[in-house]
Amino acid sequence: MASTRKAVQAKAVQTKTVQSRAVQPKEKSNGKYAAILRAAIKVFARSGYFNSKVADVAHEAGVADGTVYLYFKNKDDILVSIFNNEMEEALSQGRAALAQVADPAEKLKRVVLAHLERFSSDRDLAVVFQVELRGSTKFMEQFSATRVSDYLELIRSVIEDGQKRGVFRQNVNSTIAAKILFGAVDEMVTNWVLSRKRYSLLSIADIVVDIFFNGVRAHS
Amino acid sequence: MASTRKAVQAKAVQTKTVQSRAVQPKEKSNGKYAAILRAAIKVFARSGYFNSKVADVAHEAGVADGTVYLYFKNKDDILVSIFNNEMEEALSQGRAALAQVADPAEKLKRVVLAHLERFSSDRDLAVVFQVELRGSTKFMEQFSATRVSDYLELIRSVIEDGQKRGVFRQNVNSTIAAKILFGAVDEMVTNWVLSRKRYSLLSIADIVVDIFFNGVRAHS
Amino acid sequence: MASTRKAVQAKAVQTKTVQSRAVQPKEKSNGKYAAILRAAIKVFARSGYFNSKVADVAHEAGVADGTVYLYFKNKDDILVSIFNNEMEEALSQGRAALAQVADPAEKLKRVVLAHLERFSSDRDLAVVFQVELRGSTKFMEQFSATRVSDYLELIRSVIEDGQKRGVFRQNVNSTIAAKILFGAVDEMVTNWVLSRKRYSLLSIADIVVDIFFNGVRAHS
Amino acid sequence: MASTRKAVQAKAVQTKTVQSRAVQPKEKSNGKYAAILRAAIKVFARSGYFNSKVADVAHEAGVADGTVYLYFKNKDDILVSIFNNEMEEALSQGRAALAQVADPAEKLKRVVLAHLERFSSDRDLAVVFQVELRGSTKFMEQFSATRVSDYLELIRSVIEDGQKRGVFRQNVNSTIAAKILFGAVDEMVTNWVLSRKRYSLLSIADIVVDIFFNGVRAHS
DNA sequence: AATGAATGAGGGTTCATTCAT
DNA sequence: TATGAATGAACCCTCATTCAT
Repeated sequence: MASTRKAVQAKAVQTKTVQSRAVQPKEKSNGKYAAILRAAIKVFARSGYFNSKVADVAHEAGVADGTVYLYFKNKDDILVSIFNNEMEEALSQGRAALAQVADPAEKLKRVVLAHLERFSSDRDLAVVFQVELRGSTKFMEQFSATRVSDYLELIRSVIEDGQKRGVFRQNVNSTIAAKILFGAVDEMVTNWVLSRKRYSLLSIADIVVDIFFNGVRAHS
Repeated sequence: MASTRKAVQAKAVQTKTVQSRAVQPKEKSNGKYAAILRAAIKVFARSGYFNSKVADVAHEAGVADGTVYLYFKNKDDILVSIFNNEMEEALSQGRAALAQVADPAEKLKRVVLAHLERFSSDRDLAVVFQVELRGSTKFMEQFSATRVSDYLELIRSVIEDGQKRGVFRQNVNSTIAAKILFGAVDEMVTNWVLSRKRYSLLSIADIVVDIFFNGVRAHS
Repeated sequence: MASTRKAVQAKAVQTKTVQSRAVQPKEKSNGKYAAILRAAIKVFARSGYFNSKVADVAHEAGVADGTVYLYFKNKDDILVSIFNNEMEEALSQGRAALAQVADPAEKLKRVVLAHLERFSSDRDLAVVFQVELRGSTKFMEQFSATRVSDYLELIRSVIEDGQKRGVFRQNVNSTIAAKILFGAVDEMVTNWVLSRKRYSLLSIADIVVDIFFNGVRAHS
Repeated sequence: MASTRKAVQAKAVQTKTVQSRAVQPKEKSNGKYAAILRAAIKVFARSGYFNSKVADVAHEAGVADGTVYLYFKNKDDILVSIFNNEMEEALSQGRAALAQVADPAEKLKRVVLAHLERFSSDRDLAVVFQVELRGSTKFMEQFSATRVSDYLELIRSVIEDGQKRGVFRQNVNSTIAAKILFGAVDEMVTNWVLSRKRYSLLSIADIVVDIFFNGVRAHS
């Protein structure tokens, strides 16, 4: 255990040295900030947010309990930071990805794929997003009102664009359609997270998009 | 001590069985068990499960703190009971409703409508289901593995039936399709719960079903 | 240790039974309220307020940690309560005592004597009053503005009365004179508390009063 | 570790000795030792000793947290140093002042005046002396046994001298008389510190001395 | 069955102190 | 000397649960 700690610390120190710590003493670029965030995702995923102790996170990150409070205001702030950081990255990556294609249908496909890929490659993160972040109206309202709205709007605007281009039906409410797609994808992730079976999350993307595009009704 | 607990549990079970709650689902008229359950939904919706004290629930129900433990094993058991009771009722009502119509499309429409109606008429219950019950992997896994599976299976079997009858496309995975519909409806409720605006949840049913059936793609 | 506790608890229970607990569930008459207060005086006197843990007080009182919070809002409230209760009693006893004599000089003598007697018979209380209650501007301002003012006013009014009767000089500011007497007596107690020697505090009363009345100047 | 500590202490002592603080008692111009001391008085007066953080003091002094420990053994040591330095200065100044007059009555007057002047010109210092330094038996006993004793003895010896010269009554205990005078003056300062009103502390000197000399009794 | 006073384990957070630079 | 990031021990208070009545 002691050796693990030393190793982690050594890594942190290296990072710190490289990054000219004085400039951003409490910023994300600092090794410990990221280390605590990663540790928190792991610990929260394992034990749940409310059952996790700050001490657990600190231990997992290889820092002292008090160090957590040099980088985060309080326990809540850790959870909020996980959300904000990931959403920020997801949104910017998502926007960049969308810029590469023109077809609205293809754009939606990429959004769905990126969404599933992100969580598929980090189950702990998925658990935190699908479960831990949902358990509090306080969090939910806050998130729902900001980043999630941005995400939904991103999808909605693609749909709207598709409607203008004649790719999508005019007579569907783009806002609700966006929620439906999000809800569908979200449920895929939740199911995947909670399932004992370890199936491929990515392989579901096509199916979801297919149904969202074409519906389930048979055409005579 | 352990024996005491067991005794209490046995008692609680008997009480529950005897009272046939389904008859008067929201009234405290059928005893303190129901009163505590209703109080808990109200209190949990207001303050969140983790922030609510058992004493708050007891006060809201008009009973002493200790009385809660005559009907429930512990605080968790209250939340679990809310879920189980509501799901049980929802499932049985749902099955009854489905028996009245034959058309799979119409059946799905009714399922969606019933889902939205249930929460639409009880915002507190919606908050508990969409938020409070989601915040714990422990709960989630438990629920996901039982009642939610039954619910998803209900939907899936209707879809499968529709496929056999040629109403729905053969080349869609009925399991995933069921999750998509559930995810979409679930997201509608969550959005409604978290939204400041008080729009009609029911009016969304048709739109959701339309997109699920026909997709968003324009047909040339 | 366990036996001590049991004994204390048994006593508390008896007291409780006698006093019809339902009437004043959290009032002073309750045995535990008084027990905690006594324990706090002892513990605070021994270790100092800031160095004392609530757990120490609870242990000394023979109750659980949490029980303290059934009777006091927080740790501060214990200290404030010690002060208020003692001052209240001191003031009412003092007023009663003063009513028995008419001569202002005799009245002042009795005030001084009562003051010294109170602390003389309870060294722990004296320590708390002379030391622990003084270490915080927050407390000091609060106390100074209320009970201590009452006490000073009590003395001042006696002096004023004495001036009207011609017993005391007209040309002294009664307010300042009152503070001087109080300051003198207060210093006696503080010295006594801090002194290693265990001399009689009461025997000082006459000397203080003598100097206050007659001054130290020699008369030719 | 212990040796490090000793080294630090030795260093601090040297610094103190070299800097001859008496010359510039309130300026930080003579080094960080004095700057930290001044800062501590300000911070302790504002927030109270126990509520003040070492970091606050360091910040106020314009030095890093760790620097404080180059000049003071620990937090307590800061408070003790404030007391010792001020008392040392007060005593030496007091003794010097007394040497200028011969009349014992005049001497006492000057002592009282000097006492009030010192605090009158530095409210923060007054707060620390009247409040912050009193909140701990540990401090109190220590102080009471040393510097305060010296101060009381200074007063007592003047009184005794006055008795020998026939200025003061023979039949008063000079030790107690000294405490009375000190207690009276001390109470004046405390009242002044805690009072919302900003009256002149100096103007009280004459009144106190008058009563101490002549008493309050009217002479027929 | 019902009560509610009592329990006591548990944890987020603070902050005096250290030490590598 | 000086720095300030890091440490980790310490503690107040909450609240789920119990149990004597």
